[in-house]
Amino acid sequence: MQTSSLAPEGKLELELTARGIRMTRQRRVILGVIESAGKHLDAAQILRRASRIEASINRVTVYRTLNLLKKQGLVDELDLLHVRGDGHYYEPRPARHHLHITCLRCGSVSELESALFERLKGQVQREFDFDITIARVEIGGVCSKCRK
Amino acid sequence: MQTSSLAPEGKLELELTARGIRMTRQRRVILGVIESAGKHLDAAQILRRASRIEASINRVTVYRTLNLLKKQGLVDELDLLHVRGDGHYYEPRPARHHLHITCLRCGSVSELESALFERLKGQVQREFDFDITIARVEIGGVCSKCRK
DNA sequence: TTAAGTGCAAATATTTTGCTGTCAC
DNA sequence: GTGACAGCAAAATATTTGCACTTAA
Repeated sequence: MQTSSLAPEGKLELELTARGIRMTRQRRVILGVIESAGKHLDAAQILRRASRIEASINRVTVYRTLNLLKKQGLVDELDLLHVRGDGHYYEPRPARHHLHITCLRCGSVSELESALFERLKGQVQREFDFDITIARVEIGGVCSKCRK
Repeated sequence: MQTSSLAPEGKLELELTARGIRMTRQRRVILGVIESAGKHLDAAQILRRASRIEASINRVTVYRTLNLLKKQGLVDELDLLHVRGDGHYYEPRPARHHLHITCLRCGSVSELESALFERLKGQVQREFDFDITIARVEIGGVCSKCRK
């Protein structure tokens, strides 16, 4: 079977629809941009990419959609140690929390899932009797390429 | 020996002076506020407290001092998952990296030093051949008090 | 003395809100 | 048909910059 080339429904769209949330042309475009981005985008970048597909899309709609997705727990908001500016970066919420490792020289971002981190979260839950919903790990430094 | 009640030199002031950085009346006040705060303050809170001591202190000077301290690696900038607004919070850089655990209901912040986290950083250094300079862990959820 | 720092006003960057008209269901 | 959503303009929030005056060393 082949995937349709027009508006293939992504996970985000399916999730929102399943939760009875209305799907609009604009939302579909924004969701598609977030899901198909190979990297973390900020609001301005999401707007720029969405605009190419649907010229009329407004900045405000991007922010409102991001807020909706955050509230639904479908995307996570990152700062990436503010390598570029004071804005936020977004990614679809992954199955497992992972670390973000940002090179402060070249801005490249690596990700890491780690059993140690799972144990660390367990420690927090136990020691503070704390119910974790978000976990953000942002590590900054210099990558091997930039050290050469 | 008793500590002088006027302008006791804190660690930050000593560090800056040792590095040949000029010490002004305003800086001394701001450094004092940051060091003696029992909790993480944002720029506006630092300004408010500093103003009480030295009424003429300007918002801009607070930002400029924070930038100086960041550049010198003497304070760390946190987001605390943006429990209140989109600003940043500051703390003197501690000897060891620690975790920040923020209750998304009541906004209380706990801290944790953990051997597991030290191991996790080691893993990152090794697996990515990465030279870590900053490590920020921000965990959000609901504390035990708020769950009751 | 003089380079660095400060205050003030204004600019910039990021995100939100009010309102009116439109569209998904 | 109607309540949720979009666009536009304007406001709110957070931070930085240009410039003239002041001060630490």
